[in-house]
Amino acid sequence: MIQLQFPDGNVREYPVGTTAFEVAASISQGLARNVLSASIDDVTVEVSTPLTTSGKIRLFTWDDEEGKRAFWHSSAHILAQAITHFYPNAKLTIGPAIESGFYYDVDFGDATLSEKDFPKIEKQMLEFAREKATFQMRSVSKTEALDFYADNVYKTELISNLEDGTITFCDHSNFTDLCRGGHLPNTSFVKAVKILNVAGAYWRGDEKNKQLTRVYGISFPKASMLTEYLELLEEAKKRDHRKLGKEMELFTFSQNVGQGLPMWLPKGAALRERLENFLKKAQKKAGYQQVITPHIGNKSLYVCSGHYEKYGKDSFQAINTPEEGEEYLLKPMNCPHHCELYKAKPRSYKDLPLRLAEFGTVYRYEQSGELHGLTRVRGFTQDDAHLFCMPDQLKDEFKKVIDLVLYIFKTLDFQNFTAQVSLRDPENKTKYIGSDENWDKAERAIIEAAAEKGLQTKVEYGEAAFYGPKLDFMVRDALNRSWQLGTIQVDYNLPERFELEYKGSDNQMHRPVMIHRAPFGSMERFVAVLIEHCGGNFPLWLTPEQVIILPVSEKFHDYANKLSQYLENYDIRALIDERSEKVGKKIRDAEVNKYPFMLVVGEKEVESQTVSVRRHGKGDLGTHTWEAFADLVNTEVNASLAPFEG
RNA sequence: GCCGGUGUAGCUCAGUUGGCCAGAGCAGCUGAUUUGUAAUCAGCUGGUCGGGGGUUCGAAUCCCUCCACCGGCUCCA
Repeated sequence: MIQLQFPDGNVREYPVGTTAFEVAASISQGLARNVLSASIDDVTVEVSTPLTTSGKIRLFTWDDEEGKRAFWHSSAHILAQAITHFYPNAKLTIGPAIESGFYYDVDFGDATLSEKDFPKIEKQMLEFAREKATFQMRSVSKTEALDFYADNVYKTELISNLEDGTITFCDHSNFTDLCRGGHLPNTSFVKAVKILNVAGAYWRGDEKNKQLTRVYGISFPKASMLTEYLELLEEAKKRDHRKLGKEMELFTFSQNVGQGLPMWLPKGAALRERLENFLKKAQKKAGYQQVITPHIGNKSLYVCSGHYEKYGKDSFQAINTPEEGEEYLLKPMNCPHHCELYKAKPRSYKDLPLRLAEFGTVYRYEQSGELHGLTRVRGFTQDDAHLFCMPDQLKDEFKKVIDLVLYIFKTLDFQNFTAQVSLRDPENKTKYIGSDENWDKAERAIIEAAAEKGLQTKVEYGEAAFYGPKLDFMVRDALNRSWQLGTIQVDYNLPERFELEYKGSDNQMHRPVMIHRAPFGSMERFVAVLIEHCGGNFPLWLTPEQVIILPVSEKFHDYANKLSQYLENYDIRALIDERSEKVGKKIRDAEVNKYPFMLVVGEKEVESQTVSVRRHGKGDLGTHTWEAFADLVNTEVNASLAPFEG
C-alpha cells in the first residue's frame, strides 16, 4: 500500500499501482470526470501513471493553472498530429502550453502556412480528438530517440542535450512526440479548438537561427467556452488605445512625419498636460526640482555615458553641423544631461539628495516591426528624474520613490500591476558596464528596499539596464500584453563615468549614487495603457470634456452659454451641442462620445434656473441647481485626487 | 530587422471568371424642422481604390516593387 496525502491534510491508503485517475474516482464521480492532471510531491505525473510511492498528491481540473496547462499541452500534441497529417515533411520542434493556449514551432520547409489553412487544421484536430486516444508515456534510450528523429535536426539537438535514461516519448493514436509529460487522460477532453495566428519565431529564440513558423492555438473542454473567449477578444479590441485614441481625437500619426512618431491632438495634449501637472505637484511635495535640457547633445556625452557604444548603431544617426567633425545625437536618455547639471557647480553633502526632474522627450530608433501604437514609439517623453544621493541615503530615497509610484498607480486605479526586480543576466555579464561590486550593491539595495516596502516582487534575470538593475512596474493592456510603465533604477556606474562628486562632512570628496526613475515610464505608453484600462472613460479630472450641455432647442442657447461660463469659473470643462438636433439624438451622440455629464436645458430649467443632469452610462440623475451640479463635479474630482503624502 | 497578414471616402465596410462615369451607411456641408433623456427629414460634397512600375484593347481586381498598418519573433537605454 501507498499513503497519499491530499491538500487538505487527509491521508488515504491505496494499493501500489493505483493511478491518479483511480484516486479521483475514489473521491467522486465528478472529480473523475474532470481531473486533467496530477502531481505527486509537486512533480507532475500522468493521470494514467501507476503510482508506486507515497507522497502528497494533487489533482488538477480546468480551474487550476496546472489543469489548463495539461489541457493545452495535450492540445499542442494534437496540433502537431494534424500538422504532420497535412504536411508530412514538416519538422516539429517544440510545442508548449502558454498563458492562454498553446503553440507549436514548426519548420515547414518550402511550404507556408497561412490563415486559409486554419479551418482544415481545426477540423482535423477535432477529428483526432474524438478518437479518444490515450496519451501514453514511455522511456526511450538516447540512441533510440536520436534514431527516431534522424531527419529532424531540431529534435536531435534537443535530445542531445538530454541525459540518457531521462528521455521520454509520448504516444497517442499513431502519433509520437518527444515529451517530458503532463497530459490529459485522453484526447476526447478537447471539444473546441481555434488556431489563432501564425508568426515567425526563431529557433531557440535566437535571431541568428533559422526562423520557424509558430502556430498559435487555443482549446477548451466546451464549445461554449471558445465562443466566450472569442467574444472576450472582440470586446478587448474595442478598448484598443489605437482605436479609441483616434475616435476621441487624442493623438495621431502621419506617414509624412514618420513611423513611430506620435503627435498629440489638442484633447490628448490637454489630457497629458493634466497628468504632468498632477505628477509635478506630487514631485514638488517630495522635494524634486524641475529642470529643462535640450533635445540633442554632443556625441561625446553619450560616449562618456556608454549609450553610444551600447546603442549607437540602433539610434538615429548623428546630426552634423557645418563644422568639420562636430556630431550631435538626438537624446536617447536624459541622464547624461542631468549628470552635467549635477556638475554645474561643486556639490556638498548638504545638497544631497538632489532630485532633478524633467519631462524629457527622447528619441530611439526602434526596429520597424516593433512599433506599436503609443506603447512602442521612436519619439516619446519620459517623466524622468535623477536622484543624486549619498550611499547611506540610497535605500531611503529608493523607498520614497516606491511610495510615489504607488501613489500614482493608486490614483489612476492601476491595481493589477506586477513589481518586477530586473537583475543582471548572470550568464552574460558582458552586456553590462561597471564592477561586480557596484552591481551587487545596487541589486541588494533594490531587493531590500522592495522587501521593506512589503512589495510582492517577481525577479527576472537579464532584464536590467546596461548601467544598473531596475524595479519595474508592469501593467497589462486590453489584450493582456504586459508593458513596463514605472521604473526605478539604482546606478553606481554613471556617477563614476561622469566623475560626479560631492564634498562630505569629512572634507573629502565622495561619489554619489544615482537613482533613475519614471513613475509613468513614458507619457505615451502610460496614456495608451490608461485608455485601455478605462476603455476611454477617463477619471473625471483627466477627461478632455467633463460636461456637454444639450439645449432642447435654439431658444435655450443663451442660457446654455451663461451656464457654460459659470462652469468655466469653477474650472469645469464644458461644451455646448448647438446643433439643431432632437435631444434624443444629442444624448445618443454624447453617450457614444463618452462625455461624463450631460446637462439637458430647456423651458423648465430656464424657469427654475437649474440643469437636468445625466451621467454617462448611468442615465438621468434629476434636476440640480447650477451650484449643486458644480459641487457634484468638483467633489468627484477632489475625491479621486487625494494629495501625495510623501 | 525577420515570418505571416491587411491596405477602397474622415470612420465602418460592399465591389475578383479583369469590362458601363467605383458603391452604401455614419460623419461633414446646405436647407427644412425648434425639438424633453440613446438615431427628424431632404439635398449635396467627398475617393489618382496606399505609392510606383508592369501585363492587357481595358486593372480596385493579375504580376513586381516600395511604403504604412495588424499579429508574432528578436530587440527594448
